Amino acid sequence: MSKPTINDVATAAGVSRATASRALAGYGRVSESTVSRVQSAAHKIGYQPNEIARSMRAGKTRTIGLVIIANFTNVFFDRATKVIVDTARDLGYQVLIYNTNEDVRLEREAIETLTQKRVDGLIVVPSTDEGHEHLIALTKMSTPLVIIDRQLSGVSATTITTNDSMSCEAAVDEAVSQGHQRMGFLIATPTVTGFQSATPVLQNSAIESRVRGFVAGTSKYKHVRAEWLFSEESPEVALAAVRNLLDSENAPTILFTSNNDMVLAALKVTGERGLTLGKDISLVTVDDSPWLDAIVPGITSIQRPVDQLAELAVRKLAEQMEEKKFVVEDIQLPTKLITRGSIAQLNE
Amino acid sequence: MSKPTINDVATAAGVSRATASRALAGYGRVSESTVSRVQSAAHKIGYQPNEIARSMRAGKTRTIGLVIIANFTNVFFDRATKVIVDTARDLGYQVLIYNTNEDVRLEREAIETLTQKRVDGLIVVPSTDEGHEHLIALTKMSTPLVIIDRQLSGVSATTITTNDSMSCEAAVDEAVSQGHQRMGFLIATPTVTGFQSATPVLQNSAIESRVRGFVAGTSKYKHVRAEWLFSEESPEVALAAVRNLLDSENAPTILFTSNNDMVLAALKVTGERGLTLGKDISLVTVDDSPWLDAIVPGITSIQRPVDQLAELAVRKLAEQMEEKKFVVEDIQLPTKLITRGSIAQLNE
DNA sequence: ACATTTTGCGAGAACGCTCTCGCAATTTTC
DNA sequence: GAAAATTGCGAGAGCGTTCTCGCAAAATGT
Repeated sequence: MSKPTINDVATAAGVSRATASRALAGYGRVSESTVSRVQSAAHKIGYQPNEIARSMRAGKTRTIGLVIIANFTNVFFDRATKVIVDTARDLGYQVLIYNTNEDVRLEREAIETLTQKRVDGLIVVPSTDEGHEHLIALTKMSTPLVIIDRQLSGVSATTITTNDSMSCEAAVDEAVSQGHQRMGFLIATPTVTGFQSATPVLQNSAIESRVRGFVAGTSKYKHVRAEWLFSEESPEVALAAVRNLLDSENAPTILFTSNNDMVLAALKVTGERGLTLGKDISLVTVDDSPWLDAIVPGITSIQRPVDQLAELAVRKLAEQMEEKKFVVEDIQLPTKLITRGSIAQLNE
Repeated sequence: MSKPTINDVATAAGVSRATASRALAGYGRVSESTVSRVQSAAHKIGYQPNEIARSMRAGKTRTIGLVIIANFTNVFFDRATKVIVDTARDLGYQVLIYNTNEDVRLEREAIETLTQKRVDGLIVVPSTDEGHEHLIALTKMSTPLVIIDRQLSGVSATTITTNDSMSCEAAVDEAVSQGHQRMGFLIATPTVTGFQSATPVLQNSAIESRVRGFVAGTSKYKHVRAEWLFSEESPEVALAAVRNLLDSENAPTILFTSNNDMVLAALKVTGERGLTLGKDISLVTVDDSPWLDAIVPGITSIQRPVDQLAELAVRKLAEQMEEKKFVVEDIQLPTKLITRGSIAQLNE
């Protein structure tokens, strides 16, 4: 009735369990004739090795846990997930995925569940900047861990992030060179759904890095006036915020948005107002996405090396898992400003 | 050194392993005093139950396998993944994810690996229409299985798809009512990377359903001329195909695209040609996406109930896994035509 | 022909857990 | 106060592997 075990293979082949195991795995000493006898017996009865039992015995599961944020439209994480899964497969690992919606409680739950399922290692996109004892606990137990997308103070684990500030500053430079002086920055601040009440500012290092870049850019130019807008990641709130900004007197001539959700909000509102992109209003966003290139005019964006980041995360994790050596690294991958037609030329 | 086991808890609490187990799980007969003693001991030494051992013993893993296609921009599958993961979590299951890139070989590998990891059930997006013995084998072994997005002939498993033809036909009706007579249909046909050489037509039921709807629509009207274009899902090929189509004499006034990749290709080319969407050229696509609504004009699209489909898939699977009863169902969820501004009004 | 090495294979333990069973101690019953 | 029932707990088996160890048979050496 149930799945055949290696015992069934053994009796079918007329050998002991130990011999069957050897014959199939091809390690110790078995005669060629028994090997083929066992193999055909295994094939015949449809034997599928029980990986759970193997994991039990071996103390390893060849499974890694992925704790990530699969929110709405954020291509970055979806793409990262794909690449992580594929790279892991290539390296012989499977991926147990867990979705925290920027919710620390879910993150804690994820870590706990995955730990209990005895994953060999974890790739985590941490949700907020505080309360990461559970991650620290992981490192204490020397569980292989790679943190991606956001830096965490106090957690000594390999961290891979993208250097957003670099390109953000470059984007401001570009805008200035096109004659823009009034700039609006639409920054998404993830709402904390955990215990502490939502604190309004900069929840994670990714956003912080972008803001830092924008600030570095604008502060270089005396005549540039920057308008900051920190908005929850809910569509309605973002929309209202952008409407407000565009309706103010001396409204910005260019908008910088911090992620895909915000650029959608910005686009929606400029559309409502009948503004033509790249002429009446300019736009730059972070995180490249195929549709940014398909529409007219294309939207200038800051491209983060998702694939590279994701693959690197898995490889670094694999190193930790296999060699048991702990080099805590802090890797920052460069970003790139992809110029398309969404920045209007204001110089006469 | 290694993780504490229940034996460690037992000795720390001064009881036997059996009692410790009972105290923690709260089943048999244990005195209250020992329960609290064991609990505090467990907490003190940081005991984390080993789910592998539990799975081994129980013969269940509370893990489901997800075999899906995580290709480029197809929001549908990404969104489905998220909802599946979340729903599974709510029901107490974790998700092992495997990505086949429309590659039957990877699909086979996925099924095998996941079976060996003894997942309790599987949700599968099958890659092509032929060679699905591995899925049939699953049903033979009565492994809980839910197939989503595509129907498969010969596999008797619960299947959940969306009724695309319905809305596709409605979309054609809408186009006709706006005065369109020359229509172009851009159908993506996934390239088969497996053994058999790429056969040029309709690899799966999802696409087939869309084509059927379009055909049903166009054939109702004598004066409507339909131009069909079957293109590989590679960007370059798609682009070239669309260019060809638009450059032909009597080029279509409206394009219908079968998925996100194709609508991007269509947009790109109409952009190159300087055609204004909703005026010089019209466009309708399948699978709704936030950006379709954000740009000007919005792109009319056929919305498939992803969330509903994904959640239903998990629930149906859970039923199978828990009640061990096998009702083979064939569920088709309705789609919806979301009208935005991308269909030009040609009637004077 | 006998001593030694090699070969092939089986017995059995261990991984960490749960659960059945049995037994002593306690409590209840009449 | 003796019989019966109940309670609390430990011993041990088993889930499916792998791997060490030992032993007989075969092959090799002198």
